[in-house]
Amino acid sequence: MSTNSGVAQIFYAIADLLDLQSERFKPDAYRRAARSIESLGEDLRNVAQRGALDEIPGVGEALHEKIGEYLRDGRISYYDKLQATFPPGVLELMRIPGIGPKTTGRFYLQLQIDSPTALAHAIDQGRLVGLSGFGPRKIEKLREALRTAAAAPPAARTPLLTAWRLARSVISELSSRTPVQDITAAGSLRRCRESVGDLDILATSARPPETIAVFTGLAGVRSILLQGDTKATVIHEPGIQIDLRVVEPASFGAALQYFTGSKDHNIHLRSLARDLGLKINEYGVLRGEERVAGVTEAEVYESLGLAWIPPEIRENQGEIEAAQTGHLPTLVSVDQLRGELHRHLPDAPTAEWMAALVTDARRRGFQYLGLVVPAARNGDSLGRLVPEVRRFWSDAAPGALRLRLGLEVVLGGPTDRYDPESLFDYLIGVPAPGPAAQPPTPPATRPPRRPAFVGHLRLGPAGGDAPRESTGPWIEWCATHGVALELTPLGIEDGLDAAGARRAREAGVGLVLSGGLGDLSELELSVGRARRAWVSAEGVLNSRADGVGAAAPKGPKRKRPAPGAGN
DNA sequence: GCCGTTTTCGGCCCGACTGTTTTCAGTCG
Repeated sequence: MSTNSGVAQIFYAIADLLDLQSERFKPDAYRRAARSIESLGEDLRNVAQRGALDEIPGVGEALHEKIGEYLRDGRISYYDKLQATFPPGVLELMRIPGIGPKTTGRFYLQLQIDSPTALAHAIDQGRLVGLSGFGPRKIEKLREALRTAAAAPPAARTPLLTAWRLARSVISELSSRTPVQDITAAGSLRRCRESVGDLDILATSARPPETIAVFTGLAGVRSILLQGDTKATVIHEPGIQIDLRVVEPASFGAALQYFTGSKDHNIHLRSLARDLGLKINEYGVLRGEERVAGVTEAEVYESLGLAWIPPEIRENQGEIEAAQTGHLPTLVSVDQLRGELHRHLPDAPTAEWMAALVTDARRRGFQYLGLVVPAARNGDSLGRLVPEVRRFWSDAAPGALRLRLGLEVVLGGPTDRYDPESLFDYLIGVPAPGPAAQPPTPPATRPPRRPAFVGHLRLGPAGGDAPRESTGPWIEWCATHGVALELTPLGIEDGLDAAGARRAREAGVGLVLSGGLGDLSELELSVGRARRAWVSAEGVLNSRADGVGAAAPKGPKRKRPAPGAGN
């Protein structure tokens, strides 16, 4: 676990414990700070070294001190003290869906119930009967929730790519089977976080109840948690929670803004609104009774005197101030990509495969497509493959679309001696096999050509956050050698995550945005990660007309700017 | 516990849904 997640986890736990003590505002303060720290994109140790802990939104004097203690001692004594006031099972009790701090507190204080197991026993013994606020239905719900929690431990967050594919299929089902007008994913999926807790889908519909009913009846729905006229929540295979909300067209923009978050971004916006005598909710921006905005998101921001803020950077990390002063960055967008540079050739490519790919690439207005093979295929096989690929390519009638051929070489390994000059347009460096891949030291044994970029970094599991100490050496190596780094739909499992992309940008390292194994539409996720990192088209190799090749990527900056600079 | 270009004290986002209520509390996002 990284330092940042370590501190965030403790702050969340402190918040829960304070909730149990019926503290009114501290729990939210701890959670706000925890969320801030999680989305920081920089190691707390670095922040502390720069003396900038106070600049983290939600961290004041007291939390500054506690973070310092954690960095120094690896623990926070305030947390240890709080923990001692409740048996450990009590916190588990509070994590059961439907049981909040109030209920947990009553169970513990009135009935000495101190764990989920103890609660199950109490229900069996009928000890909840007669407790005010606990009728038969509620007791049955508790029993059910305990069973579910025991059977399936709390769902882990879902990696972005998995969530994105599921959202796409649900949206397509609802669009074809119910009278929806607008429908889109909101929440952390729209913000392109590395992992998604649950899916938020937002729609307008001519007949909302019908759309809700089709949704809760979808084939993959495992259970329905709640179902009303305008919203429903289900658990969908393989255990992902999906929320659907149906709103009026007049409120669609306000609802999209509201449900996209982040929470801290929204809280900041609402306090701006209050200062302007306005009120924001999911139905619109209101001045008294009058609705002054709500149809589009842009309108909502405009009513607060702000330019529209791209969803990927709505983290309350300075984007609102940037929008106020007209300093929002122009982020790279999917339609600025001129091509893809890392599309693997299948073992036995066919004319049909090539034709489909060319059609897809042309539809996207691409100017080039980089087809790639690993150098592990020996020279003879490459010698036969390449002419065949070129033949399929011209048969597919690519028009203005140019073919580029890339060769994957293992950095520091024997294959980077291979001379591909005659067959390939560029090299992709990949780390030697192994889990904790490190850049080659000393730097590669003079490859025939410098790789254009480094791909297939495997720094952690999808949806996780990479230990920052494993990303750092790669960014430095790439900065030193003038080599770019890759982002893919898989995130940290196969390239940089958004936090890594941000550090790469700050170090002057170029980025390559790739589509992975799925169809080209999945490029959207690599673009989204780059946008989260405040990257503009200039920092992206495949937004340039030449892509890679003749024009080498810009060399490293001599001095690494302070993190946070250049925003 | 944080925060402030009306504030260093007095605020702290807001609504849907549920189960239990006869007007609401708790939970959730």
